[in-house]
Amino acid sequence: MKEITLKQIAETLGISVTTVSKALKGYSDVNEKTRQSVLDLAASLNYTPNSFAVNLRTKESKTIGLIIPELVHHFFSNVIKGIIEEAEKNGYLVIILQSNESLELEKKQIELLINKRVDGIIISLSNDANNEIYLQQIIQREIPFVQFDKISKLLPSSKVIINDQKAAYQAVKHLIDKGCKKIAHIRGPINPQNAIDRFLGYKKALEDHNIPYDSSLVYPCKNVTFEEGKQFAEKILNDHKDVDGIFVITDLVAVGVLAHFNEHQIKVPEQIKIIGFSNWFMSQVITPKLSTVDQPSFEMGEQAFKLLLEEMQARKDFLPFTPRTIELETSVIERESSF
Amino acid sequence: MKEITLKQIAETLGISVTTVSKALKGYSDVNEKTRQSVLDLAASLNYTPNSFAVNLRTKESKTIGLIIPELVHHFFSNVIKGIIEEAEKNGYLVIILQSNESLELEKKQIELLINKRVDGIIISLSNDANNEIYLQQIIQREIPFVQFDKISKLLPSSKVIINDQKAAYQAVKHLIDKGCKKIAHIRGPINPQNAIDRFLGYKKALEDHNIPYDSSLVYPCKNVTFEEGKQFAEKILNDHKDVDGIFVITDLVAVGVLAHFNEHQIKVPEQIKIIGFSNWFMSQVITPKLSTVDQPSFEMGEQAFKLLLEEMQARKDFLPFTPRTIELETSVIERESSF
DNA sequence: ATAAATATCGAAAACGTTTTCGAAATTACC
DNA sequence: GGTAATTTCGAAAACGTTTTCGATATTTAT
Repeated sequence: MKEITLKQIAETLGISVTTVSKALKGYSDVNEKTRQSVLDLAASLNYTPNSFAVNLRTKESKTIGLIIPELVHHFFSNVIKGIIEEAEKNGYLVIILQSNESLELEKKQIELLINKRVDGIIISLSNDANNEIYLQQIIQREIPFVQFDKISKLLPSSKVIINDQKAAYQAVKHLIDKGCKKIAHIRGPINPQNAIDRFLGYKKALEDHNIPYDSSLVYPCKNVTFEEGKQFAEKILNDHKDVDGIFVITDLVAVGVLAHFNEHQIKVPEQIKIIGFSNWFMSQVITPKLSTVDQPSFEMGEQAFKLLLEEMQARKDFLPFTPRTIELETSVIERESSF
Repeated sequence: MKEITLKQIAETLGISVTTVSKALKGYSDVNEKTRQSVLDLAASLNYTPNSFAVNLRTKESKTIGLIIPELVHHFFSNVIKGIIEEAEKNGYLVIILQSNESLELEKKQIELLINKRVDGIIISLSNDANNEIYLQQIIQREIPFVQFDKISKLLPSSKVIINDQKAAYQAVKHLIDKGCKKIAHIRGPINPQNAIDRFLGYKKALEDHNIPYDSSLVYPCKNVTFEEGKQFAEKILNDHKDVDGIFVITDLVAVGVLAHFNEHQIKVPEQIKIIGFSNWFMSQVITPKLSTVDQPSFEMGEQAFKLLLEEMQARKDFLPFTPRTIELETSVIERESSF
């Protein structure tokens, strides 16, 4: 059960390791006959190059690292799927780590990946991360690097994002078009850029349609959970009897809101209309079906890898590389919760 | 921006590479003073060993491979989370691949992982896989190997499973206890062991409670989707007017059944009671809330890695290793759909 | 004092591959 | 026939680490 090496093939064939290597890699300076014999023997022995040695020699591992805040999450698992598939097509494997929204872990994991010498890193930041030094380090070390979804604008890297502000604007405009006059917003945590942008889109939509902005109508999530949705639903009902629309940071929370309203016989959409964000699968199976903003998650993953690949290629060829940002389109999906 | 190596440290300190390496690895045959100076310099230079070289030298990569049929899946993403966290605790990283239920891909991916020389492989098989030769190859090559959930019983490896037959039995018994007399079963595809076992559990529960088994009440899924649930719901209503209970292979499909019933004013649970399997998150947020069988997915991931670690350790120490099978407990969760 | 034990170091081999460069052998050309 | 061009090969270095083993130098025991 010994591993097959170039040396063994060379010895049985009575030629040098160099020639064996060249034959396998299709170099032109090896006789057709010897090449055939090498190829045949290699195939019959089921030879595969020792990737540890190849890595050391070529200084690349054909492996990339991916850090996300949470794995069990409809949006993120779709992005992951996009990244993995695109990576596999191009001969790369993907190591996945999840930060659990912890800055500390995120930092450790980046160092882990750097020490593993992955060829590139794709990341969606945890809520509190921004322009941290351990992130800058990735760029200083010239490791190909792409951010997606939850990004730090300050960090000069390639990015794949949606226009959160515009998407939120459209969602709120949709509620306004449906007749809502007093719209609450359950927003994400204070820090992440996309929570901020969605909030700004909400505000702008109100202003553009002559609805006064009222900060007491904005409820910030801490953990962005189903339970928080239920709690805020109750709170909104207590605070403002006349709210007739809610724009929620993400579907998971919106489903919590719906659950509370269902339990307390609040009619959706008659009494209050609701729109979520991200188009989670469950949104189309609950009652009433949840209106939402569709976000191309799988495609986001594909694009993220493609950008990373561009940068990895450029680095290998010692070409200059300028980070690019790709902005993907979103669309409002109207369902029962905002009829 | 050059990489720091042992050689550089050795040269600046005027000592040999050997001593530097020993100092960093805590060998006893290096003077306390020299050790300190090495440690200091290494720290100030931010030295990290080149993992490519370490891999080559130690013949291990501290990386494992994981192959699953589908990433965007509540059960699987929880298992993955369990595996990744447990692996990280023990200094291992995880490469994830998804087979998309394709035998062809699964085969390719296993070869990919073997060529990458991962230290071990964890797999949940695609539906059609069984005792394929490329799976046996893993064992022949003595690569530590654990199967979970969708396993091949014939393959002599460690396994983490639930007792699908028993769990299904309990689910169906629950429906019987609630008064169901004619229970249909939407089962999984023909091949995978757990679909077979759940079917057998269904059959046995009927027999033990003097309900005649009727094969026309069993509907096999092809792709195990939401849409199939809707289609089978319609079919069941057409075929058997008096069905009063349905045991569904998994929650996703059961939610499809519920959706169809909701649209056609079939009262659940009054007219027909439903129980699913796996306790997907969405089951507790739909109307009516879906009864189901809880399956400890995160724990399954943890245990799978622990088993793999056992085997990896044993191999490293040239100890004999006998595969183990861990069976985790399940429990029926009663919700509105079977009141 | 000498012999024996211990402490400290480094040369060298090894892991398996890739690539450069020059040598040898063959062919082509005039 | 001799020279030049082309084919075909392999020695050797390199990637960076780990570990064995022997060589000094130092200390302890007698």
